[in-house]
Amino acid sequence: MPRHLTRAFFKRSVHDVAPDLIGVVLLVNGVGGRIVEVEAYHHTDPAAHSYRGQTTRNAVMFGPPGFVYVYRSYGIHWCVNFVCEPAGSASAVLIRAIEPTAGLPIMRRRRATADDRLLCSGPGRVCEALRITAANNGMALDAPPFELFARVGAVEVLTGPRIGLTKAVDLPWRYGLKGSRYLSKPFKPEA
DNA sequence: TGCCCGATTAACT
DNA sequence: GTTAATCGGGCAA
Repeated sequence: MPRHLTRAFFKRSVHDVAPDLIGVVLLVNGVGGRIVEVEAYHHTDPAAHSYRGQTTRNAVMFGPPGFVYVYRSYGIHWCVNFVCEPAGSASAVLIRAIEPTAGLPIMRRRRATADDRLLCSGPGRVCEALRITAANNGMALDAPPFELFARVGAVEVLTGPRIGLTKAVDLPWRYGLKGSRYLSKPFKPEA
């Protein structure tokens, strides 16, 4: 039986947690699936929201690990992060894509598409399909409506540069499940 | 107060 | 490949 992850899972470096999240199942009110793509952000990273210090928006990033940081992207979409490391390190993992496995009819309705590859393949799509909004900002990951299940078996994790950035574009802090059909974009083949 | 711009997406050509 | 949609944060004045 898969076991629940607790917030202690996140009490490590964001660079250790991020690849370990690939294959973990995320459910919100029972709806979701396997995480297949994430990106790491750290307070020393110019592309991170926490880079220039604590503000109202990013306050959750400066709190304890194992909590949810949600922000508005381009004034339109929501994006969800899991806070890592000891409190105050202001690092987090952005959830970029999920392989839908639970509550597919609900997600198809929320996303207004019947194409399962388009349900959760992108950070804004994940939040729309799982109905994650600002209302979830600051919530604990090991309490309802959130549920995390440890991955079962081994996974092959790919790395590459992050998507959509204008700063620190070359840092290889994007992680994905090898061979997944549900990535937001393909990873560059290994050289 | 005003201005610029973004960890995106979908609908164009 | 290109671009509009849409708005709060961050910074200059």
